[in-house]
Amino acid sequence: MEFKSQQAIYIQIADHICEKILRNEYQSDEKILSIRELAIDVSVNPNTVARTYEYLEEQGIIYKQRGIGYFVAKDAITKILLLKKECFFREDLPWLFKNMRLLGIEFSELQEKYTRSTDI
Amino acid sequence: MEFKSQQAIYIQIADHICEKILRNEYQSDEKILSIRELAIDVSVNPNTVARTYEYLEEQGIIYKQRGIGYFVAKDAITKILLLKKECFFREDLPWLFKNMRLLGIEFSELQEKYTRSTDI
Amino acid sequence: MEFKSQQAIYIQIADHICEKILRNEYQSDEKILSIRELAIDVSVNPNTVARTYEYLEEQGIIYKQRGIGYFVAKDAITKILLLKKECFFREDLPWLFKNMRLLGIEFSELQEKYTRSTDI
Amino acid sequence: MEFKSQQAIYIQIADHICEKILRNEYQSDEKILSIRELAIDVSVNPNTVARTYEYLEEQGIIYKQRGIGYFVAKDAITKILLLKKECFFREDLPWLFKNMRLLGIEFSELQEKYTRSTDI
DNA sequence: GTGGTCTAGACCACC
DNA sequence: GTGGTCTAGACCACA
Repeated sequence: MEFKSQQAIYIQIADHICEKILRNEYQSDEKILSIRELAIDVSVNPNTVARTYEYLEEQGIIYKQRGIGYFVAKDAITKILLLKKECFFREDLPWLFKNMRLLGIEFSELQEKYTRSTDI
Repeated sequence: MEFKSQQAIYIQIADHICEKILRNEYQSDEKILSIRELAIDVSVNPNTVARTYEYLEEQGIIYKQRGIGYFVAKDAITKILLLKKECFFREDLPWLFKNMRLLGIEFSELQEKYTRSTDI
Repeated sequence: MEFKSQQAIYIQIADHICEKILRNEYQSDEKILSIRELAIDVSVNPNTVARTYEYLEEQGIIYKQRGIGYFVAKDAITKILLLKKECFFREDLPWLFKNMRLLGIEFSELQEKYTRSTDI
Repeated sequence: MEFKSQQAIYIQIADHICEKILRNEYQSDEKILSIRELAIDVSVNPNTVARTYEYLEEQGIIYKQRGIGYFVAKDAITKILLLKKECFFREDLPWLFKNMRLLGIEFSELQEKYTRSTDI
């Protein structure tokens, strides 16, 4: 796994897990990798993964069972969508539109790029 | 001037100056506020503004004259647009599209929000 | 470490590090002293070393890993040589030759001094 | 007149005057431009030229007559040569040689550049 | 532990 | 007046 330097690694790992959940690669109540396993998997310090799990747990996306591990919450997808959409419409979109106007980018240009982009 | 806590203040000041230039509130070769003046103006430490100016100078957006002050570079607008557009199309847009698909947001919804938004 | 008063300390520290790299005292991807360690080592304020590292990072000579430290870039030697040679041939040498002619110094005199000098 | 940003303008002006003297464009006891004239000539603040003249006077290269102006000292050429040569052999050459060895530049390369350079 | 940022205040060279 | 540099010390996020 490659990390951008501009964003905290623990956040990037969290996003990665959220995307997996959204793509149904994890089922509800499915056990996810242990902190140590994931740490080795993505080559970071276990503390960093612990931080990720703590962060996801705060948001109710995963839950832990002491001595066993971390599990995907039942309504994880709902919660992720709620959180991300809220942020998307409140922060990301206004910022996007402001930049478009400042940079003189037409909406039609956006549409063209969108239809052409197929990577998910 | 209000600052968000998530981003470095010196960057926010730099962005603010760039936006002013893009809006033609500064002419080419026009002298901008001195470090101390701007520091008082936005209520930060002069060192912080110095960091902003140093940062903008690196990018060729402003230049300095010894003992006189900082000035807007001739092709400042061009440079800002180049930098911001490059980042916009390389990073911001792909990220936007990826999120839209993950969150199940239709493009038509985007268009609606755009036409309704008028803040610049 | 002794500093000349005429040049910024953070630049002198940077030059010192570059020379170490050129002399192969540092390997590629080797971790260099932390900001605080080097600050104590050369008896300056940590901020000054931070400035040095930031300066070297801009030039691609070192890179950083969040929360871990700074490391020597893979092609650090190449980059240093490129930067220094470019400056040497573009600025230093013409200035040298101009001065020699102005001061009436023969090239043979230069050669004699060179062969006699052994300090590196 | 064009100025490099890296060196103080008053020093660059002083060097320029010294070179003129070395090229015999000024005679002994010849009056040089007044502070205001030269300031207009090279487009700088008169204070800066005043600083230049003060600097040259300290070194005995020019002298002033109150109310009349500044004049080239009798032994100006001798003094300039003395100062510059001393600096050249004590500071510039050792620094040059050190850099050559660090950068792996052969002396023969220097010789070639020298014979080819004809600009004075 | 690491680096990043900010403040406060100082001194300097330069214009 | 201008910017440049340095110190001291603080707080923060991150690994």
